[in-house]
Amino acid sequence: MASRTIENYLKQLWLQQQEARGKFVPMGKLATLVGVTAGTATTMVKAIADSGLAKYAPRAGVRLTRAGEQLALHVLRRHRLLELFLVEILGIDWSDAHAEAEELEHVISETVLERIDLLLGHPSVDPHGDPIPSSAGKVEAPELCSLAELQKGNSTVIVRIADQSSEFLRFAQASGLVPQAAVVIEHHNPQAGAISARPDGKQPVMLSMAAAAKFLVRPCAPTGRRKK
Amino acid sequence: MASRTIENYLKQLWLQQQEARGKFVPMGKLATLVGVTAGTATTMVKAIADSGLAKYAPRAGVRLTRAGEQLALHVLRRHRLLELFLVEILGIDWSDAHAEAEELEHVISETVLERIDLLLGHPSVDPHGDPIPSSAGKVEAPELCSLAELQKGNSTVIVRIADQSSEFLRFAQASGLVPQAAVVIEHHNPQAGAISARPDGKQPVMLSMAAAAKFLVRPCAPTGRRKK
DNA sequence: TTCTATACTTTGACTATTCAAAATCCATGA
DNA sequence: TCATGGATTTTGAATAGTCAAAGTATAGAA
Repeated sequence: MASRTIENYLKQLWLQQQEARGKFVPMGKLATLVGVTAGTATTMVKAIADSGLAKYAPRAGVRLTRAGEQLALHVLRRHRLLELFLVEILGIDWSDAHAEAEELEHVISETVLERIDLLLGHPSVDPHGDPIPSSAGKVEAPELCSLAELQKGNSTVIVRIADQSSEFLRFAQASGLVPQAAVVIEHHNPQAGAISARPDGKQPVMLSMAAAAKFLVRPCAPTGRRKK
Repeated sequence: MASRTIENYLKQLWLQQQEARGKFVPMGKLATLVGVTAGTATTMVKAIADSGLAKYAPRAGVRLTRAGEQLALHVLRRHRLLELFLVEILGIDWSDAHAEAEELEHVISETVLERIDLLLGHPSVDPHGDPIPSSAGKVEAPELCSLAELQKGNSTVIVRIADQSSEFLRFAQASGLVPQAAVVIEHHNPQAGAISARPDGKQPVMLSMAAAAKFLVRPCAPTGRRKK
């Protein structure tokens, strides 16, 4: 079994590969994601590559092999099921669940995990709307667009939040910008680099384009319009 | 914070000290409990003693300081609450809960632990009847006697099982000798070194004195007798 | 008192993971 | 073509925990 250190490297690698499909992840990037120095990342990656979980190209970066991806997805499954469990069953704060799950994901047994999965009714997404890989290591990754891509007057539903930091999640929750929430774009000013979004039944929220891009929504290009 | 390794040493030390109150725990004993060689135990104990959590007397053994006891009790609280949680909430098998909790006890946060405590209704004993230390690090340790000390015809109630091994627990469960179960001593033969105990509504079970000693009961010396 | 079995301690070595700092590579712009 | 700067790799060293094997202490037996 992979050590918890290696599990972390694999998980971060997988997440990063989603951003830039198929590309090699540069060492510096991986190092900051895992929270170690670049030298450490190089050493570990070489070891991981030796065990067949990744392909390492010096000065180019790393990429997971199929075996590495599978392992990463198992870790991610544990992580996301735990997050949902912590929020739903234990009532842990949404913004803290990520950090808690980060620890638990490396020690939870398969037995306990399947119990949790059962208790939650075999859920397909975690509290941030991120898909939970199946126990066979499959994830469905629907194409989504973000709040930043919508026009004034568009209405949509948030399905996913692409930032796990507790500060951002606290802000999102306080604003009412949570998964399942319906929102309307009230203003859209590309020149100013900001939009204003109004969650159903809440005050409008100002968002920079960078912040807006973290809210993934559906439908992407709404056909049904609604008066603003 | 103490590492998970040190937490394990402290926990085993505390448990062992309960057996022989106040005495120093010999190195060999500690080593087997923790599952390392004697040399390793000596090295670790010296480090633990240096950090003020235990007193180490070369060739005599170790004893926890007050600070060490407190830390040990916090670990034990985590362990026992987790065991109960695994059994009650997740439906994990009684006999497996111990091993699962063994891992989780070192990574669970205070926040999650208090949630679990709340969810379980601030329980006072774990699934084996072992008392759960309070968050302030207090345990009440009632004087109990064992099935081995009772006479033929005595009836009593099992309150605690002093063996965490899953084999023994599986046997106990299969026989009906679980906490809260009422039992009657049907035969008692010190010469043969065995007794026969009948759990309410079950078949009588043969027990060696060693096995019988693992079932702690109340009342100790029943005043109310009952026909056999 | 002396010997010895047994438990305990010491020593040297190994693995996994990490960092800091020095060395190296390489795309870029002059 | 050549010097640079930034990213990357290498190197040397440190920490935590572990084992095997060699050395040591001591309670009893003789």
